[in-house]
Amino acid sequence: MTIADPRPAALHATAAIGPTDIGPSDAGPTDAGPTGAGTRRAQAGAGDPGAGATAHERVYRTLRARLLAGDLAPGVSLTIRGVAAETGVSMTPAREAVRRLAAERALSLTASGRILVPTPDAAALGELFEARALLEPALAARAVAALDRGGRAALGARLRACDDDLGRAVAAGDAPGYVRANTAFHAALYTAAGAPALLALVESVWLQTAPTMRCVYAVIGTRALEDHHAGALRGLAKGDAATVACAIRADVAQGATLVAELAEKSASAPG
Amino acid sequence: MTIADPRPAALHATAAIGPTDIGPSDAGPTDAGPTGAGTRRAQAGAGDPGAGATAHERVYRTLRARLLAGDLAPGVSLTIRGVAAETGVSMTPAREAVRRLAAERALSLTASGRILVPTPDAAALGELFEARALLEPALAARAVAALDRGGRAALGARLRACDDDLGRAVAAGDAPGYVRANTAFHAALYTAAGAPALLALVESVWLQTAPTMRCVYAVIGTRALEDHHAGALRGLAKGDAATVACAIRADVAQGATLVAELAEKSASAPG
DNA sequence: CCGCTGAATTTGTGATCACATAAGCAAGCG
DNA sequence: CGCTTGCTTATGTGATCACAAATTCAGCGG
Repeated sequence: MTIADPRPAALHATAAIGPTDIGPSDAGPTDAGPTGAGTRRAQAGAGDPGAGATAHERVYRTLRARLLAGDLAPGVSLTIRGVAAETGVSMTPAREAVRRLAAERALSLTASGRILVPTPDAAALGELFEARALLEPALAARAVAALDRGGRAALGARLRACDDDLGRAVAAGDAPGYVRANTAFHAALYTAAGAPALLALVESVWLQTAPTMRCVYAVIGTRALEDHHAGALRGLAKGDAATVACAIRADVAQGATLVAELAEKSASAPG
Repeated sequence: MTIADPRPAALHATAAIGPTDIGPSDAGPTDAGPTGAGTRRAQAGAGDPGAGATAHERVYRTLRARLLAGDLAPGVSLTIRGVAAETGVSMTPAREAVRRLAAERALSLTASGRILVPTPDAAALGELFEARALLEPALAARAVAALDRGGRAALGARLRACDDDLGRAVAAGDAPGYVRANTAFHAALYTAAGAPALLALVESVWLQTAPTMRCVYAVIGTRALEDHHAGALRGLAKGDAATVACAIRADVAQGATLVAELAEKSASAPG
């Protein structure tokens, strides 16, 4: 499978949202009120994580999570009615969620309005990784600077936990798990920076690269990689922002290399 | 007037979209078909710039342009029905446009869903300018690298034209004109880089800083500023990417300084 | 067997409506 | 006179519907 040839078959239309259960767990949310318009903020009480928000927010988060997890491969097409049906809402909130993702470039719209997961080419991926290489070290440095000794220790513990998950995922050849753990590591570090505007920028980039990264790790997967996370952890323990920033830069650069490798490979054997 | 005290009075509700005429120029587009639903992609033929798209796209562009021009001050509130009425569309596309801008952090939503132009604090502005300082030099360098001698000359001419507009605006004390010309200068330079993903990131940041910048220039306005644009032009002429990148970095840093100054001032004299 | 033309279906778009909640405001009470 | 309480209005949310354009596919001709 190459980057350009994802198409997980059988779901190119209405792109089954359901593999990993995300809905309100019980059978049909629609049966709560087929025509009873104002079921606003309903069906919240249950254990659904992040279900307390509006319908379009729930749909947005669902789609976003699936995108970040690499659950939706590049090139897959979605339909508004499809996501609406899968998430148990009407077309309006589904459309808003899709458009929002499109605004963040996490989904792309064809000229005729069809929705699909973008397939960034090598140039686009280069831009995206350059953005990551520029922004993420700054965020990492801010995190180190923002924390006192105790905060750094706590963060270090959390980061180590992510890194352990990551190691387990690599050992098990679990590509989605790898992506998830890696994302969690970076997210935890950058969230500690307390810089929401910068974080939003970075997350927007992640959203664009995630589907491709899933393919990358699905191929590279088990290969041993230099562990820049460990370097970042050491720098964090010492409170050395520059070291952490460098490690993160190297980590991003490594990701860029992997992607470039795979892009080259898929270019030589297209389709 | 401080950053925190914009409130252009009389338009805090339904925030009159109309000062600078943006609509379909003739009186009422709604009379084209009050209930005749499918007037899709209608009323395009006229001279309306960028009117060939869908309704929500038109609304989005309108709002975006007004935001970028600093036409909407921080803290101003908008309503979906208001923008719908002003742009002659129904609530649905107006809502989508608003939500899209909110997704880009160009508008913010209160907990209860009310829409307002965000009022970034000093910390947020710091983040935003750091992002600019990191991304824009890279984009500028890419532009220089992407162009051959002829391309650089053509771009230089275009940039000089923007810079002349900018000079005229400063001389006339025309703050909106200044913002517009400055934006045009940077946009022209970065567009030449041929890096749409990076450009989108930067534009997202501009959208967030623009309302504040308008206030900044309204206050600083006529003050003589070091002209980093000239430095960038010289570097461009020589094909020296590093020089251009440095000039842009200095330009952004200058903007950050102005904002910080004003933020400090408004902090000492709040409300 | 392949390419083309027509209809049928799918799909996005936008308008309208009902409803729940939040904001605004007035009158009454302490 | 200030605060609270109640109602009225404004506003966002989401469902449904009608329509147009694109896609798909079957049938036909070469």
